[in-house]
Amino acid sequence: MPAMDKQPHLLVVDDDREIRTLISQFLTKHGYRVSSAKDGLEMMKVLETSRIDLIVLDLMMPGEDGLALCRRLRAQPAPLGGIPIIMLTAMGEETDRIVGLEMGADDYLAKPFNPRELLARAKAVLRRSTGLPVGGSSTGGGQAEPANRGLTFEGWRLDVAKRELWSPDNVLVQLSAGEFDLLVAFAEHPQRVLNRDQLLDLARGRTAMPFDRSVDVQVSRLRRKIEPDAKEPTLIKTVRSGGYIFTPSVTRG
Amino acid sequence: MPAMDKQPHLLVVDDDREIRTLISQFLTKHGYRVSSAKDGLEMMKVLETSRIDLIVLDLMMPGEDGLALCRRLRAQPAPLGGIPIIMLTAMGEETDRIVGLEMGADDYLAKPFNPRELLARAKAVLRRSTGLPVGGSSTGGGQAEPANRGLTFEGWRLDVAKRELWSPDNVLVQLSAGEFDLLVAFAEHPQRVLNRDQLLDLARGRTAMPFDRSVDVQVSRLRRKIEPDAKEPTLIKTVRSGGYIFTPSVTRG
DNA sequence: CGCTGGCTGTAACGATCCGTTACAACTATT
DNA sequence: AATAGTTGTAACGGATCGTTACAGCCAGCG
Repeated sequence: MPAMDKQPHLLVVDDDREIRTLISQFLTKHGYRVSSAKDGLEMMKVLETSRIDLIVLDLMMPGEDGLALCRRLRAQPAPLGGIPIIMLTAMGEETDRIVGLEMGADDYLAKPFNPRELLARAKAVLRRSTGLPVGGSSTGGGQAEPANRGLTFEGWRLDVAKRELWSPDNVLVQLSAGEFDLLVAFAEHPQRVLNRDQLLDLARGRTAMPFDRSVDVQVSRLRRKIEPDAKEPTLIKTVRSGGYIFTPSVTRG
Repeated sequence: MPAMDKQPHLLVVDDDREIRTLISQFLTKHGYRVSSAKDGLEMMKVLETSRIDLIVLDLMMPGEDGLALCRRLRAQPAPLGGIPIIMLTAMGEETDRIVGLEMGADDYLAKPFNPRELLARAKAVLRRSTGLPVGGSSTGGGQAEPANRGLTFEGWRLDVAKRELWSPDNVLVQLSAGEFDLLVAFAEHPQRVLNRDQLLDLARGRTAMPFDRSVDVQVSRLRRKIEPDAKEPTLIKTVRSGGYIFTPSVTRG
């Protein structure tokens, strides 16, 4: 198998539960992994613990509407700010489109819409964002995002672009691809308990099977390389029946 | 033309009224003067009465399409023939892009596109066209292509036009055609994981067969020529189960 | 025509990585 | 202390990757 594309993880944000499940089921049936959220709060919650590839966002919502959410998202640093967005608009509103696109959405769709249409747009946007944009990412617009450069914690430096980890005494530490992805997942969500499902999603883009212990083993291997004393972990702590927590405070750049 | 402190005047040519007004309003909102035309006839009318700085031209149009218009424009004498053109193409048409650029377009953009992207391209093209002495560059002779100039990274210089690679200590490195194309693919998409399908598509224009390992071998051969230590790659890193990533930051020109 | 040399795809082998399993150690509850 | 649930890690084996070897292809040339 050359490169098994892990199926993209979409997030549907709509206040109408019916529409939400309708879209979710349809997209799931077509091979995507789908989460959903009923408002901005839920959306942020999901975004904080899952690696989302595309957001389908309703424009009109009570409370903070899609436009505001879109704007807020785009203001976020690299991992979040770059997520492609398809905006769902009430039909016929020409200005919606303009404003929506201006806000940084990658595409829009007028309600009511044909699900197949959504599927096609999603495919197109994903293709552009992960496939072959000429310069940078689809919406990131300009050049290399400085926020993507690296993460530092407790003297360690994690260069995400170069996929390198430098120890406090400036030694390049060899990590396997899996160990590196896991550490990035941790460092991008510090000081919060992450369960095994979330870690698997963030680091591998897959969901856990029953009796899946792979995270534990990978954590063990990672600890051996970055913990001063693997018997007494200080960076990655175990939370019994909860998962793991990355304790240092992390700064970007 | 001396420096113009006036707002640049753009011309949008598209048969779809909706798209036309969408683009026009967006560009207007960002400080440009915008005219629009629904076909070649209208376009010519505008060109005869306004000094247009940049044309945004749809490729697919009923009647005389964008390609033909582009060719005809380029054949015009100095004032008209030199106007920069950004071509809008239906997405996914790799050949459109090539043909479009070959026809003398200065840049292209795949539909559906993010207006911000168009804005960025427009700015870039305008900067180039007003910065350089416009002169009487002929159609094919104009280099125009943004990526054609060259790419530099970590002291290396990749001259795409001459198909030459110069090492940091200014030695011409011999690459085979395949190695060169692969390196260009990498350098045009730095700091992002590219899987084998994408690399094959970008460098060879074909899709992967099952058990296709040709990319691996080509990467290996390329590493031997550009990595200081092929055992410890720093430029082209492997991402297990993901593909490869080109780590340096690349600058054009 | 065949010979030659360069390029590229495929096969094969060894090395590394990682998911799984098994079991020991640990924790909380009774 | 006994028990059940949870976690850490060694070990095994399948999957993935780097590299070499080799064969097919093509262009140039005699």
